[in-house]
Amino acid sequence: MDTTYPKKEKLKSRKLIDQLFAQGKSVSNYPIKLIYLNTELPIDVKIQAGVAVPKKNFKSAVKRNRIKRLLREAYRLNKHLVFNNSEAYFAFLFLYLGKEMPTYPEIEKAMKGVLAGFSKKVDD
RNA sequence: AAAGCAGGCCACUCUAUCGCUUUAUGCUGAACUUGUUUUAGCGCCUUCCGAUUGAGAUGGGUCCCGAAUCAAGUUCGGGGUGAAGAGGAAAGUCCGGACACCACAGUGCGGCAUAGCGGGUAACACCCGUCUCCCGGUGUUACAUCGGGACGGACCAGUGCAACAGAAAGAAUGUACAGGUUAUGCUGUAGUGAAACCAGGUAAACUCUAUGCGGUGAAACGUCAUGUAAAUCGGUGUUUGAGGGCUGCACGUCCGAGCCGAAGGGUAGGCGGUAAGAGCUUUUGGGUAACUGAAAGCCUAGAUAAAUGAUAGGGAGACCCUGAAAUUGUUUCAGGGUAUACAGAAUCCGGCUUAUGGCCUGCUUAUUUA
RNA sequence: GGUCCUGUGGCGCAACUGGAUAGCGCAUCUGACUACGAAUCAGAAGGUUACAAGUUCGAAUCUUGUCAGGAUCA
Repeated sequence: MDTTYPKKEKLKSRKLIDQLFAQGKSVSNYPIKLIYLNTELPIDVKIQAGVAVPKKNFKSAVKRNRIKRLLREAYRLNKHLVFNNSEAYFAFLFLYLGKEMPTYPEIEKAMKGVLAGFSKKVDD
């Protein structure tokens, strides 16, 4: 089972992110919201994913970093849920919408829910 | 033991599993030429002898896969293995520099900053020493000593300001009483007020003096790549000089055929700059000190929607609760709970300021126990 | 990463070459008017001038430092 999250699988293009916010669809499972878009990627990987935490909810850079790391960790350990069965190419962006500091079990539960919701929508 | 002041130090640690970023996987030769390469030296890793350091000995390793290429030991990508990976404030962006470009940086006005004296420094608004003044403690007649603080030049250059009160806050000399005088002028006291002890006070009022400052900032700058529209409309200009050279204005000087606006089209990526530096540690010379000369050793983050992490378990420390012992406070032991302060590099340094957990040292204060 | 601006009752604003009691409108509360409400009239409450320190006889105003909010730059 692939549990890596190398540089190539990170969403980095500013252009793609703008496009994602403009045209992307979303699945929500509080406190995580996933924005996704079926599109062409510059590098030959199936999914590029990024994470974001609004500065408005968390002023401290340390707390924002902590939440982003938790989100990345949860995605890394659970990405096999969507990686195998999808054939198209996707760009992902995970948003943290809560206003309280989360714990890892909360994040992992929400991440699994969000990924399951995504698989269901794509299959339909 | 507590409080206050001053100074210094540290920034939880270990194990297991999974993961992120950077970097290394070598250098110099000889032979052999299309094959499968062979071999020497140096370096690095590992093994052995040895109580340890050092010296020494011996064998092994210095990789694997794919692509480019005629082919490889070259280049690129992937894997494996090894190494390194946030701070004392990385923060605020308040000062000072390095560095880059603008004409190697011009003139005048304007503007800004600093402000006892001396020193340190690349430089500073920083640091050190010292004088003066202020505050506190101790002794005490003045004064001495200890600790702390100070945006600490100039109102006989000019202009302005001073509410209320007061006769008067200026080119003013009032009122009452006393003294004095032929009389006035004059002298003293009183009341108002922060100031009326006069050619006074006030410059964190304008200003003056001295000194310093060219501007813009890594989104600087260089380079490679991708892509469209060298198109359309309006205005203006080509020696009668538009516009620009990133300064608020003027001058001077240089470049000079385009420039401005409308609507619209495209890109928004890579590399360098950029990690060896006013660097760190130790020893030693100079200096009251800040600081600095010399020698030896060391290499110490480089991300870019932004790495340095996640989970589990133990240990140390802190706080809270319960119980036991001595018991005035309190201390010690055992068990349980909470689960780590402030905070995340973004071109790099020197400071300042602010946030914050703990430990140590010195001084002062009043109290308790022995 | 850089640069600039603003903080005054619940809200929107005054007072700014320092001068004593910080003012105005809306909103709030109480009373009057009305059968009741609105409007109107009368009255009241509400401020550490964002916070801290300094200069001064005296600070919302001047100086310095914090905190918060906002704007802007390829």
